[in-house]
Amino acid sequence: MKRKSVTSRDVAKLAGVSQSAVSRSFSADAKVAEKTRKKVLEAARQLGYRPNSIARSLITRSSRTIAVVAYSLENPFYSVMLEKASRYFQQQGYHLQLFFAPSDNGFATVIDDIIRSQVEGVLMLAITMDSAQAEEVADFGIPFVVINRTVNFDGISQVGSDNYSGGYWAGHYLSSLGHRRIAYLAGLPDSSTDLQRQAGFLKGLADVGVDCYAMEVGNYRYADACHATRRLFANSTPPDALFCANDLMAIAAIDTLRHEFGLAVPDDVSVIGFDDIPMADWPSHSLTTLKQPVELMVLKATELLMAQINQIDINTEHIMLPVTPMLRNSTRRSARHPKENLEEVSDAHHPSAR
Amino acid sequence: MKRKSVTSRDVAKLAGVSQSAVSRSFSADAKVAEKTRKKVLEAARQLGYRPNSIARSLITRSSRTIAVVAYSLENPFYSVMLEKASRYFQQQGYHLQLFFAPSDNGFATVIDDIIRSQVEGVLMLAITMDSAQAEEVADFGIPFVVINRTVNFDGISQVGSDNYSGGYWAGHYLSSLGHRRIAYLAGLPDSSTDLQRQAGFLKGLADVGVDCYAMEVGNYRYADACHATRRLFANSTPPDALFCANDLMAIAAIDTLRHEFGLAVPDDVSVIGFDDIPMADWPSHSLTTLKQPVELMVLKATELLMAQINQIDINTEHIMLPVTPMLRNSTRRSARHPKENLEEVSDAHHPSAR
DNA sequence: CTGAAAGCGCTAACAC
DNA sequence: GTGTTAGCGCTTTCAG
Repeated sequence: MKRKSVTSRDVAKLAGVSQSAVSRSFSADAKVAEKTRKKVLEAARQLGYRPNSIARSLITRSSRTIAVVAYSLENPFYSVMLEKASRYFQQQGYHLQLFFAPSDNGFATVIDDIIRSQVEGVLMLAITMDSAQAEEVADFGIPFVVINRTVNFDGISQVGSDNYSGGYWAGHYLSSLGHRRIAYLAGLPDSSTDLQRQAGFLKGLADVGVDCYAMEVGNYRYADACHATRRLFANSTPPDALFCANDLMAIAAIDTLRHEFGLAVPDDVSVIGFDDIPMADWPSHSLTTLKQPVELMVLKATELLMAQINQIDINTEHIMLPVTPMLRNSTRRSARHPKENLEEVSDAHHPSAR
Repeated sequence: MKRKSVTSRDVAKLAGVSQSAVSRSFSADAKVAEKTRKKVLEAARQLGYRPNSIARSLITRSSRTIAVVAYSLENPFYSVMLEKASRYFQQQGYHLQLFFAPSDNGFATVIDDIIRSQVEGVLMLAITMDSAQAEEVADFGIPFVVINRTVNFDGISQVGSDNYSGGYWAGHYLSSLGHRRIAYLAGLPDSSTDLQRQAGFLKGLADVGVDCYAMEVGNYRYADACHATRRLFANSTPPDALFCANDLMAIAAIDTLRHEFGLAVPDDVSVIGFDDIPMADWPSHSLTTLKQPVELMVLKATELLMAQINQIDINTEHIMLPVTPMLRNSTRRSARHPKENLEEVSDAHHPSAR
């Protein structure tokens, strides 16, 4: 049965105190006699009273809620991120509202909704937005952090990793292995991550005088990557190496190569991914990849958001974290470099304009 | 810069109307002259006004928020579920609050928080709760649906699938393949799903006079399942078949068997999982498993919740959906049954007491 | 159709 | 310490 909601008034009456005494008893840092609080708590228990946090939010103007926006959880990279961020905020006494953005113009459709719901901050996971949208949000004055997507606007904080250098490393490394027909399996077209990884990759190749042999789009998705792989290898002289813009697609590519083309990885084709999702380390794929520091990314992003919310730091920041090559067994072993350098990839190769 | 929040009063002043006219202009079904509404909307636009949904919730006593509680997203089964449920509710104009339950007594620590936040309904994904907790919630009168976990209390709705029959099928099928050293890799101890799958499995074996050869616990997690597999197979006469309480563990087992023990699946060992997560169908594992109808489960659960919220149906329901064997290549091919029956598994074998 | 007025349940001054 | 008094920003009667 639906129990009528019991208010602080009811508790006050039962406990024989004022309504505000009840309110005080439920706030941690308030001057209440221990005796009063005890009385109140007992009355509250009897009535099954729970403070109404909506009323509380209205008056304190703080909802203690953060919006998290994602466009899909197909990629474990983001579900891991979501879980980590979630636990962090929960621990800080915040609640998380989850928004899924539709794939087409995802941002525009959710932003209005988000603003209405009076969240105190917004965390975007790989949501592409243009500078006009960014400006709108910044202008609204709501703390905002974008993870894993660059937006051309200084007014909002961003944390991502060094996609360009990661791409550069992949191109360079694959060619150093002796490969000459090196292909690229692209992610979401026009996403900043894909643009940067691709640019770095192409430069890494170009710097040693190699051209990109072929390119197809996999939209960062497993199924699309399988199709892209088929297109890439339906050729009398197919690629002998493949850089995929994320791990999920790299795994799709490996599966397709092995089970549809009968090609061996890494013997026939070397494959490199990006992200270092948990599966990349599973022995079935043992994927050489560029590790993004998820833990650190989430930490930085959440800290940035909290700082803005608490007005500690009103400035926006653009944080770029280093990526680390993880050498595993999806790439041919190198004769020339018996022991590979697993240091973080430097950003020495960056074009100044990015 | 933090813009001072603009209220309906401000808009009213600018538009030269009363504050209630503004309120009406923003509610879809209200009698306002089209002309007035136009004036108001224009003023609102100028000021960048967005209705404060907290104030609205306070007065309408409806937060239009649903709490979703999960304990981990490591298993894609649940991230898929979360995403589907999320999109469904979003489409109905509801917001989702996400709660992660700590692994130890997860339920107790979040329930108070949930109740305070005035959500209109709660959806629990595989959270174990005892009957006392269930009663507390039911007594509170908040619409509540538990997915994939049985609780011994009629007062709250549940949707799950036929774990017992699925287990039964696995036991029966493995023995029909000629296996005689059939082991069980258990999920979370004392979770209803594990109890039911295990009971069905044991019965399926017993009915053809076979004993369970060995059993270890994998807690439904990849890493734990790797360890469990090592224990299971560190034996001079290891199992020749394995039923795992979920797909994630089955994949872990296959990886460990192939890459650490040098055993072939299915030639040396047949493996069956449970859930049918997307990865199960990837060619790298091609896992024979019992498909839970995720889509339908989410649909039923969300509908149940909405019905309760809208008072259409105040009764609680316990829905058990059928599971479907998905024959793939992680099990030895059957000589006797060249064409396997892929129908839903019947529940003819159920013990009456469950 | 529109405005005035009365709260929703709570917190935060402010006196006592 | 404790009670009293104002609201938070909105929806919703209720007269006009």
